[in-house]
Amino acid sequence: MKRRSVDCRNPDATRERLLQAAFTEIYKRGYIAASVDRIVEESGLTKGALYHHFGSKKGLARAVIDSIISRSVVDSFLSPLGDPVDPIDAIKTCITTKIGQLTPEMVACGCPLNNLAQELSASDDDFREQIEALYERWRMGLTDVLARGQREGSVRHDVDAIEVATFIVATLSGIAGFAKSARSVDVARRSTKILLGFLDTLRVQVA
Amino acid sequence: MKRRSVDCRNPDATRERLLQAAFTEIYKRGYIAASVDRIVEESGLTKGALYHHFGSKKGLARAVIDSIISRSVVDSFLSPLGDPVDPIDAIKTCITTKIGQLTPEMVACGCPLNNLAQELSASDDDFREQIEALYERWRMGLTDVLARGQREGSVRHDVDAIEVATFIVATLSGIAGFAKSARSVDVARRSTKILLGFLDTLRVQVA
Amino acid sequence: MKRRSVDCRNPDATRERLLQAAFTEIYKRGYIAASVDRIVEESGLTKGALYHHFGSKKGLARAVIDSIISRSVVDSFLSPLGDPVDPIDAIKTCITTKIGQLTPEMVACGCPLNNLAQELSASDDDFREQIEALYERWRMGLTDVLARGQREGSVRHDVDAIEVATFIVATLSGIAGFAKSARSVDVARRSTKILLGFLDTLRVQVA
Amino acid sequence: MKRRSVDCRNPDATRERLLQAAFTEIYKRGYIAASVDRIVEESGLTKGALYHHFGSKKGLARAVIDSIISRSVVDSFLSPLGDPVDPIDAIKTCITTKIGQLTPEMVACGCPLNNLAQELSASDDDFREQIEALYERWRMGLTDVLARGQREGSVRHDVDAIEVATFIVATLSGIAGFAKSARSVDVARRSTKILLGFLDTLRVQVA
DNA sequence: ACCTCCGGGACCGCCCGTTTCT
DNA sequence: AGAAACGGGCGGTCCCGGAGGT
Repeated sequence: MKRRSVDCRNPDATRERLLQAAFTEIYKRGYIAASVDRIVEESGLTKGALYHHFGSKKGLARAVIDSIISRSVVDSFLSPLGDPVDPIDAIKTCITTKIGQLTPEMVACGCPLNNLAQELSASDDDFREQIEALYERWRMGLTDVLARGQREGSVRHDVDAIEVATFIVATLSGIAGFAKSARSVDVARRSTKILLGFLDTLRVQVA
Repeated sequence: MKRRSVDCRNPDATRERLLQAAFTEIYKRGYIAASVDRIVEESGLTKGALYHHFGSKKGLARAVIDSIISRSVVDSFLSPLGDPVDPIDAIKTCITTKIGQLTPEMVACGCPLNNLAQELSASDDDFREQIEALYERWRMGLTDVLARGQREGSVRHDVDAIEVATFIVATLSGIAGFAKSARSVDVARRSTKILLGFLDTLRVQVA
Repeated sequence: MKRRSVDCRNPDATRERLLQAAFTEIYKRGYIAASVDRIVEESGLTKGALYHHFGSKKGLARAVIDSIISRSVVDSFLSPLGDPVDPIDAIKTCITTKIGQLTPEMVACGCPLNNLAQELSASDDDFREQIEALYERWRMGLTDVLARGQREGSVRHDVDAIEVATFIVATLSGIAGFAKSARSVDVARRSTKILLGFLDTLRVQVA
Repeated sequence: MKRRSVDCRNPDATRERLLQAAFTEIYKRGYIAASVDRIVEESGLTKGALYHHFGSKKGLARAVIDSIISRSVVDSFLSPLGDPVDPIDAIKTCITTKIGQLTPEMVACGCPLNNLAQELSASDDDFREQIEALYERWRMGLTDVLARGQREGSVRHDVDAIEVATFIVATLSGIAGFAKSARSVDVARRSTKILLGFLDTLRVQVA
């Protein structure tokens, strides 16, 4: 009969195509406004396949968070922190790298994780806990590297690493959201500059 | 025949009740998930009244932003800045006052303005411009008071007032959003503490 | 625009048309297999009207039971019992009248009340209680008339009126169901003959 | 790879497990509401197995009737009639035995055969004929034993054995259905008592 | 013999907005 | 100004069956 998949009988590829189409649709329209009909159409598959792999729209979205979005957070903000460079520099590099990659389209769509967090945290506890867990990983990554800086003597000891890590994540999310409303890359860059300046105040002052 | 309003033929009261019901519904569920049927039910009125006054769901939501949400921003973050006290202190007072009033329920629901901004900015330009205009007023209020501080000599001249104002608004929004995901008043308070500390670094150092 | 109803803006007629179309569809296919799409199509109306008047498929079906089916039970088996004739004769007349009206189509479709009772009683308590209440009215009607016969001396005192009434209703339902399976009017008539004979054994023997 | 059956490659056991799971699901929900997905899940097997053995949902249900339900009718109502005791007593014993075994759960779910008969007879001729054939066996079993009673002189000759047999089956089905709606074992017992009394009137009166 | 994967369709719910009428 | 009836349509869920593979 009809075979719409490139090569049928390839569950992993099917899953991945659904995930990608779902990510795009959800990113563009938000979770609630996203349509599974559009997702399956975009993916070139059918509702049967979607239901088989993910069980529901919610299951699909959760899988998107767990795979695509999670991976993006790790790649951009956690993996780079492993390098044995100066902690403050490492954090600043993560941020400037990300800011440097911003396109107007990306700014207009905002941060995928923050979008879902704001849309769903208040009304769905399953989503909230999943998102919170991802934020927690991010926060802990920053906390660890700041604590390392304190042990190594490059970061002031009178700051609470956890509080600062939380502040960084919150501020980055806020900047992403604010720049989305303003539809302005420039706003993002200039706000980030302030954040980077703040990060420098965390360093131990060398006489 | 039936009269469901306490006092019929009172356009202003009708408008107000619809606005309040709409604000609550939208605050709880977000704009897209909000149902006009539930709004009219909650308000005790009917769709006829709603569409007579606001024309559409979108018109209703825009009126909510223009009246209820706008008023709340002005009352909490703009009016207090008019007092002729030290600018940094004035800003800090706004923030600590707001933080002090936070209940767990409010934290769990987030900032109404930020919620709508994140949900709608990417997909609807009318909403985005309206929300951006409100953010702009907020930002300008902060910019003005910071500039006054610079003229009066209490705020450092090597900072860009607009950039800092933007940063403050973005960070406050980010903290509200992050605390919502974490469902934690404590997270909000501790992140805010960092922000307040940052504000102190803007002061001109005396001796 | 389009006006599909004969005369629009007539809520009672709209309700009635939906009820009739729903009764027919449910009678032919059963509740679960009945399609609301077919019902609205058959009625010439739309889902909006259906949802407005009945709220759900279940609400529609319950309204069908409460109005159409209930009325049919009352008209065929309760109202005639009010006549001040001999109770046993009255009951027998009800039954023979109904049997006489049977067409092959009616036999093939069964008793609307019994159909719903068998399909839904086990899985939905709301339906079950509603159906049971209707059966109870029927049963009580028979019980009352038998008790009157006992007071008047035409019915034996050594029978329990309630038990016999229950037996009659159960047997009539059973005959309707069995004739439906057999698709045979003759089976219905011959089984009914036995029931009528049984009813005669309830009379007080006149020397 | 995965083998979900305890012992794979055992066609008969596979068949039997599917039949049992299907019987349970259909008994609980009715044929149309029964889900083949749930059946395969309950059975611990997969759709591949189901469609291999039965070809379709309908084929599965027909197999359920032919094996499980059919067996239950034969065991409860036909086999016991073979004993060379008094025919009326034999029939009464069948009935009282069955009634004695009734649990509230069984009453609430009704008679499996009657359930399917009422649900499907009107809309599917294949099912109807299959069910009718089973009823016919039951009816013939009763007819035969009544006729034997007439030959042996214990049953009155002025009754039509077939008509009475039909009446008995119809009444038993009706009682089962009625008790299901009423969710009452007591209703079943008391109605049955009337039926048993009626059976006694079929005996030849001994001076 | 059995299983995963997937197709395509139909289901009911509910949506927002308009029309008609009081 | 407001109340109620109603129009179309799209939403996600879930269904049964079959094709390809082990």
